[in-house]
Amino acid sequence: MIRTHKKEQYALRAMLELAKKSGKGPTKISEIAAAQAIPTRFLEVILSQLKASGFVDSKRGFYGGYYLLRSPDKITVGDILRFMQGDEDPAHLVSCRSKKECPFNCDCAFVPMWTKLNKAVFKIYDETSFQDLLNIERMRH
Amino acid sequence: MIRTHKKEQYALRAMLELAKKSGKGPTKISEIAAAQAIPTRFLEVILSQLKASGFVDSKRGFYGGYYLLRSPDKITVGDILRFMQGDEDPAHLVSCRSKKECPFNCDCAFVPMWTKLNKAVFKIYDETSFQDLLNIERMRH
DNA sequence: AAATATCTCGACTAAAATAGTCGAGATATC
DNA sequence: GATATCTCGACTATTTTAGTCGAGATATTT
Repeated sequence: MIRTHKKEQYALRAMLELAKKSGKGPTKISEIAAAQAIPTRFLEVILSQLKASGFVDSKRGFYGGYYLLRSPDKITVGDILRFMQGDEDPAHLVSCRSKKECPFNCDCAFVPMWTKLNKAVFKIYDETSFQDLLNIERMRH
Repeated sequence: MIRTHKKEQYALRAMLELAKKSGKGPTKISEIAAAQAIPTRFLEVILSQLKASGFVDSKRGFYGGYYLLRSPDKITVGDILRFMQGDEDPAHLVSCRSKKECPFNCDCAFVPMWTKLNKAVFKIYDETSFQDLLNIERMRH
């Protein structure tokens, strides 16, 4: 009913992998792909998109790869998902995407519910930093 | 990123329409379709699916149509969405749908977040009855 | 009983979104 | 200069969602 796309999950997992290597220089796409079970060439697309977010940067050549531009506690899941979703109206992320499409001009009995939902969902996303995720992973293993 | 499908929205809107007519005998598919701007033949499919939920029933013939089997305050959005989504694992509605698909066997750092998300989302769905929606609509007009 | 209105059922098609691939070029290091 | 890596844009494949259709069953009216 409601689900995240693979592309978004790959983006999150790639960021987690970069968070793990944070401060250790660039990580190659191929390494990230292997570690996180992501199709390499698809990951190329995703990471090069993510550069525009300002959270990661890259370097070419022999010791090239991707790396974070901020520490993992300064980047949240919300940051990444908001960015990955691009140009859609950020006020209508869950349903009733645009007034044009909606036969009721987004003015129906369901609107308050969708609004609440959006807030609840993004509250959770925004409260989850990649440092939090790293901590969870460390606690488990 | 996260959004409900049209089919689910149609199902909710159809239920809202039936809630409006609750206690007034069956409502025809064509009427519901017109009132809620839903393609008629698609709505046929949706309503006949919804019969299996136990919340609505139907009658054929001249005075036929669909009607609710409970009062609108006894049916929630959660009831309908949970049903419409069918056979998927209800514990993994948002992400990491099945352990088979997940390369990490649904045991990764993100799981707690997805779990929280599910709970938050369904809390809202389950707290919204069709009576609530009717009340909202009446307040507005 | 015949005519008509409505739901019913399953298969079918169309459209859109997502997922993934590819080749050739740019840049950095050895 | 050779090699490893990211870069860019276009391309294709796959899956999911959305929507349609015709023929049959049932209920009401006349």
